[in-house]
Amino acid sequence: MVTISDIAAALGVTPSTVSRALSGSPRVKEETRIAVERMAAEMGYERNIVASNLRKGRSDIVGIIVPRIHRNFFSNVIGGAESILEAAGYCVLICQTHERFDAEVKALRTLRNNQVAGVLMSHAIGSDNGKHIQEVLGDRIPLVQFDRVFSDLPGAKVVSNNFEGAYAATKHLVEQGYRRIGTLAGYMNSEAYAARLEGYRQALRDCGLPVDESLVHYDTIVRETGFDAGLKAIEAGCDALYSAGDFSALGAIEAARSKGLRIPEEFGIVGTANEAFTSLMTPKMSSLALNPFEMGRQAAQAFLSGEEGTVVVPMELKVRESSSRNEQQNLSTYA
Amino acid sequence: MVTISDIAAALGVTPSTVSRALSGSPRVKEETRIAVERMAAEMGYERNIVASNLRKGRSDIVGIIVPRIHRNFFSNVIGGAESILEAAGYCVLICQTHERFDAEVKALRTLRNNQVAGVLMSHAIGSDNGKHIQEVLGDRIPLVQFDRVFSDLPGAKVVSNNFEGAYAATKHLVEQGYRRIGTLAGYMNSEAYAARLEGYRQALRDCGLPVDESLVHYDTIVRETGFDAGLKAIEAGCDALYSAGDFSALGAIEAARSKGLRIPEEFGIVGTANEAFTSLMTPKMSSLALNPFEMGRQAAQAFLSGEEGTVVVPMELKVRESSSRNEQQNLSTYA
DNA sequence: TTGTAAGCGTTATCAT
DNA sequence: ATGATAACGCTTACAA
Repeated sequence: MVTISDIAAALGVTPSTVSRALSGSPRVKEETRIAVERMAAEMGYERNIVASNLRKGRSDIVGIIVPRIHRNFFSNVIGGAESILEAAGYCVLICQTHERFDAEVKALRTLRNNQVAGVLMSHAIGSDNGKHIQEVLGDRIPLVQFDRVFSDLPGAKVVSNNFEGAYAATKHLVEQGYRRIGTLAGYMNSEAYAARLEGYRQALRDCGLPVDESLVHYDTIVRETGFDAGLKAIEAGCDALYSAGDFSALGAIEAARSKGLRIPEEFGIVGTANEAFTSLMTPKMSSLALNPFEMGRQAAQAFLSGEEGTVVVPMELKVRESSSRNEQQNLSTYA
Repeated sequence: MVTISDIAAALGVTPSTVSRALSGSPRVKEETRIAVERMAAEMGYERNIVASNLRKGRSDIVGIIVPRIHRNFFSNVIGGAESILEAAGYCVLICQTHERFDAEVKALRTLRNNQVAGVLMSHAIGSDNGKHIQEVLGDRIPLVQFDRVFSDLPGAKVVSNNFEGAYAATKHLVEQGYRRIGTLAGYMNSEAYAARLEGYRQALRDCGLPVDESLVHYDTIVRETGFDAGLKAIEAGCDALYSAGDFSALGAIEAARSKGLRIPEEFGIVGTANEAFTSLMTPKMSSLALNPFEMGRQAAQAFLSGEEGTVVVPMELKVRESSSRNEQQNLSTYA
């Protein structure tokens, strides 16, 4: 492996000069810089990042921690963040927590011990406050939270307008004529889900419908639990559900089918996240779309700029067949 | 930040002893080890991995390079590899190439410059030989290729039995009574696709059907191009397609629909990869499933063991509605 | 069993 | 504009 000392020796200068030339310091003669660069290329030099990091006390790695990379939402956030960070000369270390608290702590330690320049993260469902995050990261490593955030932690945050989104989704169901609307609310230790639940409630109130707490189903974020909650909702007389997740909404659709209910005529559903399958299944599922790529971009930008505010990225309701009793709205094929 | 020297000072020993104690060397008295460990915990010591890596000339990071993390296949490979590597004390650095050659080279350099302990990768469609891989990695960094492999590169490989899988898929179409079967073959610079094409051809031959090269559509791996190729296939009189990818198969289904063909009665389709949407859409799409989690495990294990052979992970044909003219086979709901 | 000392490759602080 | 020197925190011969 060729080092700056090798280049220095070959050129009859010192390592310091080579280092300066290579890192674009202004304190080096133009002609020396050119000579160094040529020699470096010729000898096939590549900077030893590990050594550089040790000396500088930080690396060019930005860590991203997500519950699961295969979720459309998270892989798109990563894509958005990558697009910004790569252009800024960083590389990205991705960790999955699989929604487990211990895996999250381990990921944080790994990143910290690798001296990452910063951490972008969306916490696991299993963790209900951010103490461990602050403890591991300290105040040397900048943190940007996205989607699932602990608002009492310092640092930048990127969130969706969950309240408004869920409000719009619920109101849409009311406008389609559904009258007993339940919700698959998700985990209340995540502020995103709590905000969606509030949006759901407020929409019902504003539409003059009663808010029946027995129609709120917590912890129903995956397909299987969505199925069970769907059954219960149907027994309780629901004619529609707003689900804070798409997979749980899918489960609920399967529950409605198993009870012989026609969708959307007898049972309406709106999910959340706009997973790819929602527009491919039959009936096409309505979903409250997040804007993950943009959230990733914003998170990366917040890291780069060091600004600590909260960025709100708007959601968009995709109305499809599962909630459209109204003929006209069934026409779009791809939406 | 507390270092081994701080611990050493606090205990009245030297840094070497602390280092040895902490890294589990046998050359240290049991009682010293205990004292060191207690003091380390008390002072909140965490090993500086960067310094350790510099000294040792390698890191505990294993790089994984994939075309796109959001593809079900790749995210599951990553999951499988992670499950093994994490248990062995490694952490995982994930890079996406977005199928671009230049991004692949950049990812390789990034990993090499970060002194990763090894690289697991599936090359981008855009690269048609492995020269750049070998050039960047040299022979110091072990390479394990999976799924898309260059067989002339040294190192371990993990592949599917693509020939046999495509053979089974094609034969299945013949058995369902389809007689003019085309294929969306994919990119021939990937050996995986080339093997699938051969399996398709051999199945036709073995079934006594002609192999018509005009029914082979290359470079048709995404939804849009699958749609176009589907149209062409239909015009050429095809009554079925074996597609080397699921997204292109989806496009072909949309093409058949746009021509008013009923599926599977008038047009049959089998895709490849068993993406999540295949079992959620209508009609449910038959697909030749890969076994990505197992491939990831095998790739990680190959890295750990250092064995350089080729591991073959079997594929499994999931017969669903899109290729079942046969009533009985339509019954399964989830499969 | 422990201490000594050198060095991994880079960069920052001096001085020249 | 360049050189000398030290240091980042850790590991590992070698010596004791």
